[in-house]
Amino acid sequence: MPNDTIAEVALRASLLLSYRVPERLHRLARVGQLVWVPLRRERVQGVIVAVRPPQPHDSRHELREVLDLADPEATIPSSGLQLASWVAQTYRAPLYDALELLLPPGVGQEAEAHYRATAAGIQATLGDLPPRERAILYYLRTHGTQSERDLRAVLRGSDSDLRDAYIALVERGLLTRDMMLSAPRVRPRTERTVRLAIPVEEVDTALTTLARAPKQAQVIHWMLEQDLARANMEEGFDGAWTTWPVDAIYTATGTTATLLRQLEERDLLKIGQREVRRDPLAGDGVPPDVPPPLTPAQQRAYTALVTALEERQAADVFLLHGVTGSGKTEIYLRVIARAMRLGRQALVLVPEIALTAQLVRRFAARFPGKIAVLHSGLGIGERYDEWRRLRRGEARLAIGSRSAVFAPLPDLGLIVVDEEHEPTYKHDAGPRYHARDVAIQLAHITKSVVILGSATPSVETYQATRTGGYHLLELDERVGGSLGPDGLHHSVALPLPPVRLVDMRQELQNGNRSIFSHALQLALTSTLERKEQSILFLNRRGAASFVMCRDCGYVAGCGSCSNPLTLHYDDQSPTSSSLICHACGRREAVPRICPHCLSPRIKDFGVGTQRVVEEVQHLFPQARVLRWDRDSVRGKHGHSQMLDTFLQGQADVLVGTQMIAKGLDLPLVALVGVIAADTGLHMPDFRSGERTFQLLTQVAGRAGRRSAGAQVIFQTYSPDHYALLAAQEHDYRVFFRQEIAYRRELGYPPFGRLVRLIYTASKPSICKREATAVASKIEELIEERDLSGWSLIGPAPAFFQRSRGQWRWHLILRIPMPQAESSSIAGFLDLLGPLHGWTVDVDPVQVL
DNA sequence: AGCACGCCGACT
DNA sequence: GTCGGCGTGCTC
Repeated sequence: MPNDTIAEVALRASLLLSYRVPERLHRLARVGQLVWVPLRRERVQGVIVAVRPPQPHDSRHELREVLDLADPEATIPSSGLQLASWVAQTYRAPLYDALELLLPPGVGQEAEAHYRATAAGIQATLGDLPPRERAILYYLRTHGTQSERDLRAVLRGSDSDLRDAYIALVERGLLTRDMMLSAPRVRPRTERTVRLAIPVEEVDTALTTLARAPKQAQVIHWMLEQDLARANMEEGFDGAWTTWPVDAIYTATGTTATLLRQLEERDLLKIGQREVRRDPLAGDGVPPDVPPPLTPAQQRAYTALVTALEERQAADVFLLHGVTGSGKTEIYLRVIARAMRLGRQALVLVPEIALTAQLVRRFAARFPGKIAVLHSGLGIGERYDEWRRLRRGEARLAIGSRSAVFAPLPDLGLIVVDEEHEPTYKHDAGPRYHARDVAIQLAHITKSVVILGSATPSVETYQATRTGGYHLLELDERVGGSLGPDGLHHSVALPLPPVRLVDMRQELQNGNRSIFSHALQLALTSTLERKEQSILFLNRRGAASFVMCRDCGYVAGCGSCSNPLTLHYDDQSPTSSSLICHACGRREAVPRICPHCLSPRIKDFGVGTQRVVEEVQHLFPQARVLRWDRDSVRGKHGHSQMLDTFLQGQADVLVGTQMIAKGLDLPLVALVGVIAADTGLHMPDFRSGERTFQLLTQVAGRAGRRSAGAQVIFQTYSPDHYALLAAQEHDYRVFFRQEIAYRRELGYPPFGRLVRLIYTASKPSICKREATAVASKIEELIEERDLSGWSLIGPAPAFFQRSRGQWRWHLILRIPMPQAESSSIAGFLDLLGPLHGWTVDVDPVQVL
């Protein structure tokens, strides 16, 4: 075996195994290639991470062979391999799981067990078998070979019971079990096409042969006419006939497939196939737009970014800190245009595409035909096509949610992370990566420029502009673009709207028990009178927060979660209502009497968006109210319909949850009211102050985006909290100074890194036992290795202690910054050994 | 002695 | 992740 090559292949579950590469695959089996390999009795996918000549120690055991390449398109470039290994190390995920993020959508496949009845099985007497085995055998007799997944869908019983039954049947010789591949989930979409196959000079002869076939002649005539028309318009005919999708011919000429086939037999037509793209933006028809002039502040930021882009010495990270409405998007657009002129591709990450449709449309308008959109809302086929357009370099701009950071961009030069502070950038399953941090790492690998954009940057990012080498670009003023009397665009600075804090304790003392303070009622009245729009913001869906018995204090809770149930009105029949668990979706009837003490004095407390709507309708019967939350948005286009309704002035008051806080450009809003500004402020999470400040600043920023005179009201029970006071002044720096002092004092990010370990089990006692055991092991290790400054919080039940019947306990490991490199964290966790049943979250975004 | 169950380590 | 080996502990 001197000619042999050995491939190191990364497989599921942290396996890194060596396989021989057979002769026929030598040329194709490169590093980064997705391959099929044998693993015990299975056939599984893996990624080649190294190719090397054989070494003496290989011969100690017989190496098995790489079976085949999976999709040859599924090759991860070297930059991708570097990125994947960084993700695997930083977030402590198996390498293969990180590599999978970089594969084309839909290629990851597993061979699945398939069962078939044997000849003996077909003849066997069903009555002799236990019921479950009887059902399985009967089904397979009547339906032939079935996959385990298909069987699971039609048969009753738990997976393990079914498994036992299959094994028993196979042992009895009544079934066979084979590992087979399910059909690949995606492939390029193709359409059938037709093209004339007649040389130009023979057209007349050809037509005469069709004298007795009028329908066929009609088709040929139609196609000829179209090409003639085209030739006239384009001044000259290049001799190539147009290739038509068959559908176009069917609709235009009313012909059929049979007729086209007859024409092909006469060699007058050529029927073919071509790949077509599934276009997620199809039907959105956006007119190309004209870039507005930049303000001096925008111009300064633009110049700094472009300079970095042109130098391309190393990665450069910029924080573009611009108040809401200061024109950050226009800067992105300009810098992207420049990157494209330099032959580079750009990547734009946005928090959530559904809520950012407006932004995507602006990009599509500026760069028609050059965009690829990537997010989880796309069909897998659409995603696959977009992926391929980027990989081939056809699309020059990728825009998408967090997973788009792994898109194939061979010419990457610029990355934009819009609203970089958004928690949605953190992935919450598999490798728990933070897309913003991955983007920065990707920039280091590809020497790209990164723009982190936000009106309310995360504390970590802002601190990095002071001590971490990020460049800070600031836009302190709103752009109020307006058309001057000379018909030209003028940029006028707009003031940020004044914010009033209303102390709700005071309101109660003054005898106002309404959910609206006096000030908010007045403001709503005058805004409605002026025919302007208002937004009322409340971070809770439903009607009321919970239902409680006034006599014994019983609170209706979810049977499988630790949440109280929330009261919801039924949207179809407003008089009826039910209780819903916001964690698991369980729905229950509203109790008439307390199930605990049988008192009838059981009623709802607190407010939700539905109650706010009800209240507005009660106080202002003439107002048109629109509710925008997860319950009122239906379907794929729900968000944009909602937005259009409001933008077209078909509603006066918009009541919504945080969905409406995020980056929407609502030009006519003159009043923003926050019903309860302190929701979430007192959560046991080190980011609760930051969250509250960000949310309030963003919500306040929805007001007065085109004209002065707008106002904002925060209703609160904590009017002295620094997060509220800073949001009131729209003053990020004031907030930052206080927040950073608190973080420094407690050693929280950015002064330390956190690793959160979560254990989930069906019983709290198991959680406690396991959490306590791991905690003492960690304490021992910290002491033993003399890791000064390392500390452990917990073991303790998580804030959301119980969810869907599962209990959760957690530990939080806090590591002081200079020592907190990913390698030392990984090293420490390795010492702990395998953490079975634990979820490890490095750099958690929230710890609830 | 015979068997169920759960833990542990290997998988190339 | 999944499988098989092996030890523990319970039952016949």
